[in-house]
Amino acid sequence: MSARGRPREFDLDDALDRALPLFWRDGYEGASVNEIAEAMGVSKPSLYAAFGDKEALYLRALARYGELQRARHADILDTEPDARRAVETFLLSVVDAHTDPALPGGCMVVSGTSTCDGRAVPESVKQALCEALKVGGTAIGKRLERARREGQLAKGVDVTALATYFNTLLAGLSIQAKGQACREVLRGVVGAAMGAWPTQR
Amino acid sequence: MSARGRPREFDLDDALDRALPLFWRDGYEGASVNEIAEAMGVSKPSLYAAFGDKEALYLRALARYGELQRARHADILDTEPDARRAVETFLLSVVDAHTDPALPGGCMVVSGTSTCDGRAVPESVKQALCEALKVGGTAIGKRLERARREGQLAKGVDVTALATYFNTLLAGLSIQAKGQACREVLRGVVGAAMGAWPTQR
DNA sequence: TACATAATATACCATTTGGTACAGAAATGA
DNA sequence: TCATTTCTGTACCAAATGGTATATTATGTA
Repeated sequence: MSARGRPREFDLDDALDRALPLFWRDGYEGASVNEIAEAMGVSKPSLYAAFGDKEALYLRALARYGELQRARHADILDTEPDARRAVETFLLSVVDAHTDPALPGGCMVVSGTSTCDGRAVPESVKQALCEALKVGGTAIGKRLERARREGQLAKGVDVTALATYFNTLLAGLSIQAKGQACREVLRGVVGAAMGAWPTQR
Repeated sequence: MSARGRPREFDLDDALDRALPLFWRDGYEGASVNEIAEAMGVSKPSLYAAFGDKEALYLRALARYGELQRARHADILDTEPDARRAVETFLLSVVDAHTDPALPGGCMVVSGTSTCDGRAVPESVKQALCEALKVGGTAIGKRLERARREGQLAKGVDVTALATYFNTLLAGLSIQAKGQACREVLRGVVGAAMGAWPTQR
């Protein structure tokens, strides 16, 4: 029942996890297949046999990145019962991730979006990035709708606009993290940003 | 009194203005010297003789970009007497620029910062981008300090944090513009973001 | 006119890019 | 055992990268 020919000598998911930080840090064009293969500890033909081409590899790495982010931040929004605190804690959690010295700085999606107009960037990558750029906003939007149902937000509040606002702020925080802003400063930004939470009146 | 040898057959500033949108759209690594020379209508050796190398050319283009942005948006902050309206109008003006179909999308500095970790990006470029990333914040910060002097902001307000907040939002708006967000949506984001303006009490 | 200076165009350089041809090696099924 | 299948490493490909050697052309100065 196992595969027919010679078995692969490396783990696919493991290899993907080694490719991820390179795409994360350097973007689609900036990360070269040679260095990725080296980071994987795998020869280039093996890489191509396993993943297809650079485009497919990037898309898988991007999907993997999404999983990791969801695993790290998703339940914060759901767990905290107070909506405002939930959003603020979520933003602070992302700030911590963006400034984690053990990770490439900032958000892979935000960094990738900045260079998705490049000549060598396939259309599929561009579209995937544009889609991924919205997931934070939809996650926050769902939490805001729940808050409105639970009476924590006034009925007149434009939930979509507010969610897009927070998502836009997240993108800005990623850029600031890339631009060497330190964690405390970004925490202060989150504090100021929460001032935009609609007042209950 | 004129130059000694054969005169240059193209205008330096004009050539720079033709290089600018390429660096703006594709970043330092993404824009190739070949296509820049072609856009300039100039042979590559002439380009190198005039500007030195890619690094020097990018730094000049970045400085030129700064001039253009200042010329386009700077006096908005000073002209409008009401500080809150001044900042909001400023943000909206930048949104218009980021979504101007006649220009590359977003902000050159923000886009450049996303890729400044690339191997081929010189340290000088990285530093210049990190510096340039702050200018919006300092401009807003000065306006906020004036507002506090004029009693439009409470004395207790952390002006620096608030300015950094608005600057972070600007970076996020640039990313959203690159990610195909339309102008109306970004205007809505600005509206929501202004909710963070400190209440006078 | 002649020299020095500087810009020009062609043609080239080494290096790196994404991607692959090919031959050998390791597994399964018969 | 033997053929089939599939992975692995070496060595390579054409194209593009940033940058330049060289020879020529156009100017100002003497």
